[in-house]
This record gives sequence, C-alpha cells and structure tokens, in this order.
Amino acid sequence: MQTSHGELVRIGDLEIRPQEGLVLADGRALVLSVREFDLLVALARHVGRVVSREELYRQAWGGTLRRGDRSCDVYIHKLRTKLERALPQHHFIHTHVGFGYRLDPAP
Amino acid sequence: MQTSHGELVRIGDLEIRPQEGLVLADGRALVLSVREFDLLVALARHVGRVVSREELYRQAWGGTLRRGDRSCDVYIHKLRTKLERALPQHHFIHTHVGFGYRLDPAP
DNA sequence: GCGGTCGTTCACATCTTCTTCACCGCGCGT
DNA sequence: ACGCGCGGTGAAGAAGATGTGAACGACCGC
Repeated sequence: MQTSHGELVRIGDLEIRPQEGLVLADGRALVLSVREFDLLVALARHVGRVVSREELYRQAWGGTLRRGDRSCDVYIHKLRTKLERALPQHHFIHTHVGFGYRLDPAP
Repeated sequence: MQTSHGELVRIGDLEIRPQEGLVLADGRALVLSVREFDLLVALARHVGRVVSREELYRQAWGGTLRRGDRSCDVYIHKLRTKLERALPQHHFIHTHVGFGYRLDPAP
C-alpha cells in the first residue's frame, strides 16, 4: 500500500500516519480499528475526490465488493462517528449518492 | 498518492471530472445526482453548441427520448438551479427554442 | 471459560432520486 | 382574441440508496 518511511498525511486537523496506524485529531490520538483505519487511509489517498465503494472496498478490504455487501457503508458510519466526536465542528466524509464518498475538510 | 485524475473538463469556473462524478464550482464541490451529472457531461461534450433533447437523452439516459417525455426539461431545470446557486453571476445553460440547449460560460 | 473487541450481516428508518403529472406563461399563426 | 406548441416549474408517489442500531459468531488475552 504505502511507503515504509515517515509518510504523514495532513487533512485539516487530521494527521494520519499510515505506516504507524495512527491518527491524530487536533493532536489527540484517535482509537480506530484496523478496518476503520484502512478505510480512512483509502479515503485520504484521494482527498477531495469522490471514491466509489468498490474502490474503497478494494483498498481497505481487498478483493471485490459483492453486490449487497454493506460493510463499507457501516464502516463509513463508524468512522464518521469517531471523527465527528473528535472534531465536532468538521464534516470530513461527504456522501455523493450514486457515486461514493469524498473526504474533505471543507464543508 | 495517486495523481492521475483521468479526464478533466474545464468550463469557465466549472471543473468536471467525469470519472469521479464530481463537479467543482469555483473550487467548491457541487452535489449532483447521477442524472444531473450525466446531463451536464452530455452538455459539456458539446460546449458552445446547441444539443437537441434527443441527443441529450441518448447520452444521459440511454435509449430514445419518447414523445411527450419531459424528463430532460425537468433535469435541465434542476441543473440550472444548482449551477445558478453555486455561481450566481453565470448563466450556463441556454435554451434554443425548438432546437435544444447550449452550455456556454459566456453570458 | 470469561469478558472484551472486532467484523459481518440483518432489519428497519430515513433520505434521495427519478418519473410523471399538472398547470403556467409565452410566442406564434389565424 | 383564440388555440396551439413549447418550455419552465412545482409537487406527488414509488423506487432506490444510504444511515443506523442491534445481533451474532470469531477471535484473543487473561
């Protein structure tokens, strides 16, 4: 997936360290499960762009998203909840109905 | 990070990304439904030229426009509304009575 | 075994979208 | 003035997409 050296992704007040499995929200560490983290990284790799569920599933789960599988939606929800609780003023994950999701620090 | 955004169409302050289903108006993301987006793309493929409803329907819906079907008009209206709200100073979609619609960034 | 977390799946709630209908005003020809 | 074709616009209903809480089993460390 990524480099082995100190990559650091910044998105608004979010700081993601893919190789460490660590996310800092405004400096405070977020507790994410593996799936949640992988999903966030998948989104983060395309900041500002719309990413389809298929693509997200491929990157965070591996393999192909089966028709009717809602795992992706469920985890988007879990992620949203945690991000929102950490940074209530932001809305990071935007839904584009029929297309997918977009990570963006701006409203 | 991935950088190949694929195709990217620019029309005035509009930036259309066909592969993503994303439109940026002056940098800000627009929220369009699938139909709205497809219609915009169909118009954008012929910027500055008049496109008939039949052609628009073929490209955005697929199949042939049935006599009496107003879907196209309705969605032109929805698109106009959203574009206008995003960029109030512009008038992108122009009606050519009896012929069709024309997308043009100029007033 | 016990108590935790985690990932998946289900069921239901809610929100969007799409289509279609109705009605409006406008311009045109008679 | 009248009727007619055309496009603009709002709204209703059904279909579809997404949000959300809960149940379940797998797994793991103790």
